Amino acid sequence: MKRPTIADVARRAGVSKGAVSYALNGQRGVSEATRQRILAIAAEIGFSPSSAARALSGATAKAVGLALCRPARILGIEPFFMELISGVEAELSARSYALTLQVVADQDAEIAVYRRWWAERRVDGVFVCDLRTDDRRVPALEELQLPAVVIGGPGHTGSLASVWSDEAAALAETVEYLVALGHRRIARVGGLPALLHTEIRSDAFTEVCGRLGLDESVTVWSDYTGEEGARATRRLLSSPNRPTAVIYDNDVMAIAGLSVAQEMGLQVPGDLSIVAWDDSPLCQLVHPPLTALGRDIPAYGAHAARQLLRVIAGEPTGELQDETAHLTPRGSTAPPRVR
Amino acid sequence: MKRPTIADVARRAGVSKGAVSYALNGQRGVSEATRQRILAIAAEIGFSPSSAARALSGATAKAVGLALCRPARILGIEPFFMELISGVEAELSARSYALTLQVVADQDAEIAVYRRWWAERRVDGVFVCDLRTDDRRVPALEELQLPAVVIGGPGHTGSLASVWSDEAAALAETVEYLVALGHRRIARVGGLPALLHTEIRSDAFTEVCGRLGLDESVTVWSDYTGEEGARATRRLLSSPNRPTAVIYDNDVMAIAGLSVAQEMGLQVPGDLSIVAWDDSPLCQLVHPPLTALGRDIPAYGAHAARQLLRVIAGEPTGELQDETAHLTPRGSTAPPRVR
DNA sequence: CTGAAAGCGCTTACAG
DNA sequence: CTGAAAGCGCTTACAG
Repeated sequence: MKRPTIADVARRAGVSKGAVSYALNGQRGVSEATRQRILAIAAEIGFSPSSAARALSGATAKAVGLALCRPARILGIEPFFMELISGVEAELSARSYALTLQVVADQDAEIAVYRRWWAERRVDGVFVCDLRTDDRRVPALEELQLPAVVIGGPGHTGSLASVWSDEAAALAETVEYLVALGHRRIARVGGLPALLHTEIRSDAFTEVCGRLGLDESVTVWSDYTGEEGARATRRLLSSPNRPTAVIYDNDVMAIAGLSVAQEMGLQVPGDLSIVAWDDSPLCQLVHPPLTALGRDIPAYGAHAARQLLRVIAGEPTGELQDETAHLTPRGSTAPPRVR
Repeated sequence: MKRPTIADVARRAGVSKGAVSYALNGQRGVSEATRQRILAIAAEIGFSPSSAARALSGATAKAVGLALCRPARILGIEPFFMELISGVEAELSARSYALTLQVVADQDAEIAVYRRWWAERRVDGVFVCDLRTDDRRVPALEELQLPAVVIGGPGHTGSLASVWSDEAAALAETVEYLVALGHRRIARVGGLPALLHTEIRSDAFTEVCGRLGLDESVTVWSDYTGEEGARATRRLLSSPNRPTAVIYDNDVMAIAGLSVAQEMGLQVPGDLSIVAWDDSPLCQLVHPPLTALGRDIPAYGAHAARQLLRVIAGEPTGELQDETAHLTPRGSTAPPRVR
């Protein structure tokens, strides 16, 4: 099957190729009647302009890129990324933008991918995930002047646009809720410490525990996997003064923690309350269902996409604050049983 | 920052643009010494050929497409797709191919995306997931002559290449294992019945149950979500002659089923044995850990990618059989307790 | 409102 | 082995 070109449409419509181009791109230069006739013919013969030709003649590539820097086993198990991607995608495809995905091994590889995408003119802009406190990707993108939106923050984004959510506030709300239930010994199983949002949560945890006088609070580090979450939980629950409540930095670790508690003969929530950070459907699959901090991740992705298209269009942008995660109490939290 | 072009490299190297092109593409027409010099200069000034210009001059787009037709909540919760994508991606990026992702609402939208990608010359080929028994995408792709690899089968793939795994054999192995443990009343919670692989599993289940004389076996349908898996489980466990073992078509439903059993006061595996089809890390997070049917999904994706690149290169291909899922017994299966 | 033409940055026969 | 040139299919000033 031969692909139709703009010349085919022009011939059928009895106009020049330029006129077809104007009609398709909504530019002035053709009468409304002609425009409608051209659009009808294009639809009829199944014409879409070659993305290559369009990109080459100075227009945009109509594609944006997302590089993911996590190993397969973690990417797969966390619903976060797939939900984010589906939100990003919904917004992009509504504007006829394609999403190019690449999995990378580390920050250097990711920067190399950005350079290549830029040199190849393959994408008009990129999303940056998993922001670190001292992130080399930010200056690299600034240097390339490749439009970008950082998914994360606040701060540490240089001159790049960003979308972020107030994790410090969400964490404080959670701790205050647990304290209101009567908990005093609260532990937190944190994610990868090199990530900015982990640091933000840690600082907030320290701050709120200090403010409320919870001097037995403790944070242990993990890597978001179930195995590490289970190990961290075993360590916490084996200590002489074990916590009565644990906050986990993702849902997978929380589920692993629940399992460990049950295996050690502890009642949840009687002996131990559990809060999961990401509220995915997984949290409602287990028994008891997990109290969780959640927000609309597909919407977050859609907002990031809208922000990126704005940057690409040269419109003024900045840091966009998204909704703060809210706590949904379920069966895994209760007042601590007196011992 | 100005993007370097092939002319910049040619000028620096003191050769023609043609020579640079030959050198970069590994074609004959330049001496080895010149080729090395050209490659060094290209690397030095950060030159990568414009993907648009390359695609326009008849070469390939160096991109392939994957359209996903599942709602966000299901995409997110199933590790399968993200693992598949990461395997696909690993193979593609090793050959400098980009992956274009699009989420679509239904089969018609998916076919429209294929037509557009084809007309735009945006991709050199596509992956087809979630094959149906009477799939309209197959004839549509044949008509477009767009290179494609179906991830699924066997059969129903028309003239398209495919990769598949023997699900019937895996199911039979599972049922035989449960029977060997002493189970006679075995139920199955199936996925969406419109999908070919669900039908293959169902036919195999009927066949093996007939062969082994399990006349109380039953299949109920679900949609892969935890809620539906839980509902199906409640129905099964409330029946007078409840099954002593249940096979779930995915891990999420199996976990939901485990939770329902526990909530109904049944011991797993004493009162009920549970087998999950996809063996993701989730299966090991719960208590007891789930006996599961698993295989290497990233490798499956990598094989599909290799197959697609082969089709694009015009090499002979066909149906490629991948490894059969194998059963990993864990704590959720045991001989049925005598009642 | 329309047509003719240059140009985007490559690839690839073609002639030397 | 190398150079000059056509051509891929668009977009966009420019002249009418």
